[in-house]
Amino acid sequence: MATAIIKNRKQQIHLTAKNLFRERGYAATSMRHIAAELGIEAASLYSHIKSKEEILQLICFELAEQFLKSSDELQKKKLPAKELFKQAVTEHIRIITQNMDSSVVFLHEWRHLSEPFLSDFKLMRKRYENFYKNILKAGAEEKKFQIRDEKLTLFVIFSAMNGIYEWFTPKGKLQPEEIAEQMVEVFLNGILK
Amino acid sequence: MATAIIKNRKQQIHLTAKNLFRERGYAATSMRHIAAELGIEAASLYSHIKSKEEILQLICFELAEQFLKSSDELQKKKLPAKELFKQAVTEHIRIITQNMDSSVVFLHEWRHLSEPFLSDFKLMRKRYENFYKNILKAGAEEKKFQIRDEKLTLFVIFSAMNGIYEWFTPKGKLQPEEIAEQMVEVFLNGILK
DNA sequence: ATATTTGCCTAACGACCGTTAGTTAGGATG
DNA sequence: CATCCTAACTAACGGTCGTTAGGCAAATAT
Repeated sequence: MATAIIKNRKQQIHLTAKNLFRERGYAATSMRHIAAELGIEAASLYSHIKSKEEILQLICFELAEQFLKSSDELQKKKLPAKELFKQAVTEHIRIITQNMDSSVVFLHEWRHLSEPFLSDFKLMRKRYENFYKNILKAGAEEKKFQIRDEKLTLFVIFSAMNGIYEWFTPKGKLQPEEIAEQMVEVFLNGILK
Repeated sequence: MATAIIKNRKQQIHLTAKNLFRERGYAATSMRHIAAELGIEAASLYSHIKSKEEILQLICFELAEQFLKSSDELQKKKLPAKELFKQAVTEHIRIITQNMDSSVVFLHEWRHLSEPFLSDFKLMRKRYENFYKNILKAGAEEKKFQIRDEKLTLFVIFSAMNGIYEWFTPKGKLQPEEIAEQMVEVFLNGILK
């Protein structure tokens, strides 16, 4: 079937784009560059995709949906705050480490989205942040967490998790599950003996 | 004196560039855009600066030197690990919050530097990371810190500090000193009650 | 066997890129 | 007053950008 070939090529394009967008940034990556990586001409890309930005949109929203989906599923479990927190961090880190290229693009290149996609994206991110904010709130109400400034704490946690791409290598000795476990340990108990 | 006017204009250009590089990224910011912000033509910028990259170099290395200078001065103090750690975090956060635009460029746009500047920059960053790594090492030797994976811990701390630009506003209620204090508290003791 | 679809090609579009050359008005300096 | 210097200008350079149009050969469908 022909559709299979097309789909494959489309996937190849997205994969290559993800990789280049991550390495050089969206703005500094040209269609000719993506094409060259695949051994074809830039114009040929347009048999498979609509535009450069469409690729960016797909990357950003695909990942946003993964984050939101996993948070929705965790919500349903009705766990105590501490346990929910552990599982949320583990899930977030799983998604990031399983989608390294996409994650970097998701984190830093979303600003090149045009409207209305930009606004939609920001909204989804806000929703996801609120999921975490509510975990912190619940933990404080359960008298399990001690939080002086909610926003600060929230962003310490997000920044640490989202910064994983700076040092993680899939072939290193530290695997996602253990990263999650150790990060949770730092977040909950700190590094003091 | 004429030099004063030149210097001023040069500073204006750098200031505008910092701001635009932060907001749109280096690659997506054109010389014409910088010029327009100042009400002049793109070609006129070249009376004051050598090239677009020169601006980026100045931003990146200026900040790198600030970080290294502050770490050198802290080294000299011969403090116990925990106290050194506190002061290092406070200094880092002071520099970041005092140079918000530069910081974002420093953190994300350095990859557009050409050689040999790129290699120089990476070396300086490595030196600074080692300063922090040694604090963690010292703390572990003093049996004050409990660190399972040094690299993970290091990057949790760096990511949290460097992510401040995502939420900090100079006019907000949380000021640099207090951010530092609260972050140190999270790093050392975590959020568990 | 014929007709259609696919995946690529070449050529080109107008727009914008960083940068250089040469000029000019106006203020500072002698 | 004559000279120099500055900071801007206009014009233009070669190049690259994302994208479109139209064609062509091979694969697929009828």
